[in-house]
Amino acid sequence: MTETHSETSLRRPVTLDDVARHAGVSQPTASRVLNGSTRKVNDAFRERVLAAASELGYTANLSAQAVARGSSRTIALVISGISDPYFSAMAAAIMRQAESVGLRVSIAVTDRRSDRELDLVREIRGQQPLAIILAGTGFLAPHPVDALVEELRRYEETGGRVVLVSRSDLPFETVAFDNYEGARQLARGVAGLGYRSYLLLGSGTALLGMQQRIDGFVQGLADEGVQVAADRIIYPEFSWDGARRAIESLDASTLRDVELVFAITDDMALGAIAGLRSRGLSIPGDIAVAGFDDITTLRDIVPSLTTVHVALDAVAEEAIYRATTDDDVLTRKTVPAYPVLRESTPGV
Amino acid sequence: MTETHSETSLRRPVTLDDVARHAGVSQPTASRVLNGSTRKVNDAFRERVLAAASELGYTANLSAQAVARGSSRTIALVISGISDPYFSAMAAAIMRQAESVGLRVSIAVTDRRSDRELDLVREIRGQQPLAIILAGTGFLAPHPVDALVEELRRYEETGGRVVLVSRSDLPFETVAFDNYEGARQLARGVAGLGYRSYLLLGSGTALLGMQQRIDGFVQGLADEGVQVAADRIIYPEFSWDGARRAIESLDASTLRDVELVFAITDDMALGAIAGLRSRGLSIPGDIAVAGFDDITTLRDIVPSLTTVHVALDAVAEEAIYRATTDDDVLTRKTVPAYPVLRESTPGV
DNA sequence: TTGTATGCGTTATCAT
DNA sequence: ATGATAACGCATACAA
Repeated sequence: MTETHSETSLRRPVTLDDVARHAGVSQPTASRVLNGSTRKVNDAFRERVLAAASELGYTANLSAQAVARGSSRTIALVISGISDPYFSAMAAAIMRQAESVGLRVSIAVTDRRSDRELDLVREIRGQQPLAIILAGTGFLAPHPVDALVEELRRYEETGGRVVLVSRSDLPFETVAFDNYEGARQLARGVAGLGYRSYLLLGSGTALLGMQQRIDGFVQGLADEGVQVAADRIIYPEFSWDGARRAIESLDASTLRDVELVFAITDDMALGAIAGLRSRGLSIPGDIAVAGFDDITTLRDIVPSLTTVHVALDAVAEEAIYRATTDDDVLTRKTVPAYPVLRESTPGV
Repeated sequence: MTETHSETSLRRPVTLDDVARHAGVSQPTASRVLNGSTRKVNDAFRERVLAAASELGYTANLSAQAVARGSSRTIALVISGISDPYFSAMAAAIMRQAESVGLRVSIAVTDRRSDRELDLVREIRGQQPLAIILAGTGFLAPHPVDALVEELRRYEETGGRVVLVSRSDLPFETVAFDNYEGARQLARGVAGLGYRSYLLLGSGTALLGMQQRIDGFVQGLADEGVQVAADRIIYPEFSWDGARRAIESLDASTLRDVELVFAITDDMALGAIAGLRSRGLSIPGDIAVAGFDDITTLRDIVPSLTTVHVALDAVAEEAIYRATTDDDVLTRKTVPAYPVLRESTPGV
């Protein structure tokens, strides 16, 4: 009674053997009713096993199952971070989708360090998941991918599937947003509001998807007969702070005739807004701003941000589909993205 | 050459046996050099094993290790969601801390449904983690905890540890923020700015920690000689939208003489701001607002929000410590929280 | 120090 | 339909 809690009867977990013995059946029989798929067990036995399991509080040892089966109903998600609202939304969508098809998901965070990503993939391989999903991440420095690719190839050779989401720096299946078309339509939309003079913020780190957003935006403007000079496309560090600093270090004359700033992500758009405000400019009074991603946690931003909405659920669904099907779908699937015009671009 | 990729030589994963054979040693020897703890292997053998492992691309099967060892270096984190910025920050902190002590962490999301929480805990028990951390979650309805408690007790009986973070609705170790003192100091701070007339937004769902924030705030005001009438403390639904609706349905006379609205979370504070703005009030011109949590992703909110900062890293550290130590630390540890005064409460 | 034998909890293959 | 028995990949007690 006076003994501390954790010292009370440290018994080992209840096993299938315990349940079988308690129910007076063989262990394989217990296995069949509790975890087996094809049901072919006498009802009388079945009930006794279930009763015993419930009474003893049995829970299947997932590790043992994985060893015996040679596979686990788990997919591994590798993501750059989970406190970032964009990636956490992506992770949430993938987890939701995975759960709906009865899959567990383990999350690993790279913190945007490529060496860490390699270590993680190596360790994940030891978990023997059904699939590894590498979700969009921009590394701060160009990274050597050879070792990573080799590791992933080895994983594939043993029956695992590798799916890339919103990134395409590796030679594996990718499901991505239609960055080009989304940005193009956005450009058309804002051009239709009368904006003629633009400043574009790309990514200092070379990232294919991000460049597509720039290219698409430029094309969209061209569609509407608007040209954007090369020096009006700048490539700051790929972050909120990078965008802010880029704006702050712009010379006044350049900024003066800019009507709208387009940043390749909402995050950078917000950094740009911070920079513009620190220079005494008001949004959207003095200058309009648009981003890309449509991060939901930005609903409280004033003015509400014009951006491109990406269908995270659709991407997640596609990713899980590819992670679980054996078909070879080598086509690079893109998921639609469409512009959402809000208060930050009221029109001229 | 024309065969599709996944069909090429679907060989099984490389096992310890393969490595041993390839290195010309016994399997236990390979085990000792690759995964064993106490090193007592001949250098010549050691190198051959390492070379073989590297050449074959060996990765330890974590499930098999878990089965053989009877435990895994994994902790399970149960959290209500990961797209919510508050919880994702909490999850990130816990993962970071866990990683720093060489622990894997598996995340399970409850979506604020208590039945799901029970299912998750049951399944997690099958993963045989070192500890289960249930991180702060407010359920939308009072939930029956008996089954959950029993499940967790069973888990403890087999040597597992249960740690609650920022919640205290279950009879287990809790590490929480000092909600009371944090709110109290915040109240003193804003009272010192001259505010005298308050509206407090609590939680419609009974949550101990949230009520402590109300109580602490009231006490802090009392410390400064400010009384708050009972009808100026309302308990809307515990969400952004709940706060917004509560503000919008307030009668104008009540709202007229309110100088500052305090909400028990930043999330609700933002909902309150949305509600106030929809009524044509400006923040902080017409009315000041303060929250609690200091969510980092709110840096782009204008005006910046006065709130109470909680030391997530300290909480995470404490939680991991409790998850990994065998001591019985039954005291309910609280981690400091301190007010941060910003633009949303400039003073009267 | 190294290898042999055994065990971990489960599933799968066989007889029965 | 059910129950022995052999895997699964790894760790460890024990023997050499």
